[in-house]
Parts: sequence; C-alpha cells; structure tokens
Amino acid sequence: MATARPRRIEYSETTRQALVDSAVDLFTEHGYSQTSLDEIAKRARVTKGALYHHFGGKQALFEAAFSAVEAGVVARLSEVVSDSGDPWEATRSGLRAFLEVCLEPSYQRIVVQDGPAVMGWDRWREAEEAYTFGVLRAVVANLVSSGEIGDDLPVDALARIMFGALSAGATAIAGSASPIQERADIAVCVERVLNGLRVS
Amino acid sequence: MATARPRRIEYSETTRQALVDSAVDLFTEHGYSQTSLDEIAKRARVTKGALYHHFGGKQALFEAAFSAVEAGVVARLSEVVSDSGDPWEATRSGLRAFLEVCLEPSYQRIVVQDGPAVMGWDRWREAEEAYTFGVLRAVVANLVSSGEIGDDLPVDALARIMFGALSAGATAIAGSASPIQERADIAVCVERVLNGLRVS
DNA sequence: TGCGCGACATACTGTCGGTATGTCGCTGTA
DNA sequence: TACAGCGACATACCGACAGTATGTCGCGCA
Repeated sequence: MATARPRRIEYSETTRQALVDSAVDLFTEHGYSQTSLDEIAKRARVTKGALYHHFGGKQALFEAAFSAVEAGVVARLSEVVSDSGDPWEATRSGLRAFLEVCLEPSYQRIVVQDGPAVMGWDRWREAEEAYTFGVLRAVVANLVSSGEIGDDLPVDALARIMFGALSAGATAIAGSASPIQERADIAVCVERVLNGLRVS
Repeated sequence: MATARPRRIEYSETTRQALVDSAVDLFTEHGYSQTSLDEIAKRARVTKGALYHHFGGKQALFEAAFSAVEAGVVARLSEVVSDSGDPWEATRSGLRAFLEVCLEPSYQRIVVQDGPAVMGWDRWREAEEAYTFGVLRAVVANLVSSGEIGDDLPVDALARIMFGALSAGATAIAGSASPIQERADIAVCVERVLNGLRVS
C-alpha cells in the first residue's frame, strides 16, 4: 500500500530541506556570523519557530548545511576516484577533482573558511573524517600500500599535509587576481611534489 | 630634556597594551565569538569606553591581538632562519621552528583557526604577507634561486602549499591524542617531500 | 467524531556590539 | 599661575539577534 508515509512527514522534510538550502546559500554569500536566523527562515518562507523545531540552534543548522555540501562533494569525488584504474592515476585525477571542488564558493566558505571556527577544530576534523578527508586518505592509503611512493610512510600524517597543501592551493587560486595562472602554478608544484615522492 | 614624552601618552600606551594582552588571552582561551568586549575590558581593568577609544571595534581589537602574536612569532622565526648558513639548512631549521610555533595555543587559535573567519581571507592573507607567510616565502625563494630544488618552480605557489601543509601538520599534532608520535610522523613526511623536491 | 501530538507561528527575553555623551586631569599658553 | 582645550577615559543607552516560552492549527488514529 502507499500510505505508509504520512503527508505530515513529507511536509516536514521539505521544510527542513528548504531551511538547509537557504542556509547553504546565505552562509556561502555572507558568512556565518553575518547571516541571521530570521533571514534564513524568511528565504525558506517559514519563521524562526520552524527553524528551532528542526534544529537545535544556529550551530546545528550550520552543521546540517556543512553536511549537505560535503555529501555532494564526496559523491563526485569518490566517483572520479573509483573510475580510475591504478592507484597512481586515481590519485592524479582525484587531485584534479579536489582542486575543482575547492573552487566552489560553498565548499570554500562553509567547509574550509568558516567550518573550523564555527564547529571547532575537533568536531570539524571528526566530521571531515567521514567526508572529503576520508576520501583523500583512502587514496593515499592505496598509494602507499601499492608501493608507488614507498610503503614506509605514515598514511594519516601524509594525508593530513596533503589535505592542507591542496586546500591552501585551492584557496590561493580562488582568491587570486589571475586564477588561470595561479592554478597552473599550483598544479606544477603539486605534480612536482608527487613525482618527488615516487620511488625511483 | 627628558619630558618630550608626556605621562598621558605613557598611560595611554600601557592601557592599550593591557587591552591587547587581555584580548590575546581571552581570544586564545574561548575563541573570538565566545569572548565579550566587557570581559576583555574587565580583565584589563578598564571599561568598554577605553576599549572603543583605542580600537575601532571588536574586529580591530582582534587584528591588534593577531599582530601582537605574529610579531613575536616572526621575531623568533627570522632569527632562526638568518642564523643558518646555506639555504637548505635554513629551510630545515625554519620548518622545525615553524612546527614549534604552530603548537602554541595563541598562534593556533588566533592566527590559524579564527583568523581567516574573523578577518576574511583577503585581509588575512594580506596580513600574513607581512608575518609568518612572508618569512616562509623568503626561505622558499632562497631555496629556488639557489637551485637546490630546481629553479623553474613558481615561488609563490610553492610557498602557499608548503604553508598549508605545515599548518595542517601542526594542527594535526596539536589535536592528536599522542602528539609525540604524530609529530614524528609529520616530520617524516615533510622530510620526504623536501628530499623529493631536491634536484638529483 | 473527538482527541492527541507534531509542525509550526508569535511574542518575548537576555546578551552583547556599538554609540552618544559626560567628566576629569594633564598640558601648553599668556 | 590661571585658564582654555583636548585627550583619556567612564557611564548610560540603543538596536540587533540568538534563544525561549507559549499558543494554534490540522493531520492521523481510536
């Protein structure tokens, strides 16, 4: 039968979704601290009461927006990575895709810029574990276990500094006056670092 | 004679200094958004009126605290770097010193964590240019121009991703359950990356 | 058909960043 | 040395906004 799913619940879910969408847009545009809950509720065409019914507070709503952005990113990244054959090629295409992702305003602002400050480093890292960083670490782990870059490197530490390097690189691109040139420069450096790690 | 420097000015400067010190302490301990101006003023034993007399607002005070922390860091870093002889050794000792710095709570919280979110990326990068990142770029520039790692690498881009990698590494150390082990792991990876870049 | 509960709306409170204004004492000047 | 002026604060207040308490309406079930 069909009515196993009451209308109320569907209404509730669309409202929640509207709030998250609104939050993603406004947090991306004006940043966390410059966005009021009334604005978010207004854009979702509900009131603050609805917002507080679905979320515990401003931080909780931010985390929902964070998760929504990350979920989309991870879906694309893991597709790209799993489509590639050997670990080396998966890494290269994965890095390209990650740089691409970092250029998107929502990822840049919500995940990279405001994320750590709003959620705190501990929670941010914990969350990242299940999203983008998790994917990157899996790629690095493959690379190490396949022996491409030497099998004596600590996976977690290497993934950390790679993640930091790529985030910083992508941020530099996003904030550059000439993104095309900056991006080419970053790509050259990343390639060089990777090739330098490869066992000869 | 000696009275070229009125008492009022000295009083003013000590008040300002007390406010900056108080801000550094409280921002480090509770973060930017969880610290009220009344608290900062109270710890400095003045009122909010004095605070607004010396600084344009909360952000301006944060930037003063930011600059105070960075100034101390740069003083130590540049000393270490200039004491080392050849570019290669200067880089290695500089990296060690930077990792050390990143472990300090004030640097971690005010500069790395809250800095970008509070000041915005543009202003943060602009400020960093005159502080830690500036030092790191000078070191990298030396390395490149000396031909140690090949002279065809874009200095700015390389410095960016190095900065990101080291910040992330230090953050990982600071937040790790076993900092000693984590630190050793990070150091291994950084060494490997550097050696990989070296021309053979 | 009535009743309970979930999904909101409305009205209010407290906190805090920022402002407007007042006061006091040092300092340069006649 | 008397006074005028300004710099260094203190005090009182305003507005915005996160969070809360309470009211209301309609769906779904007995």
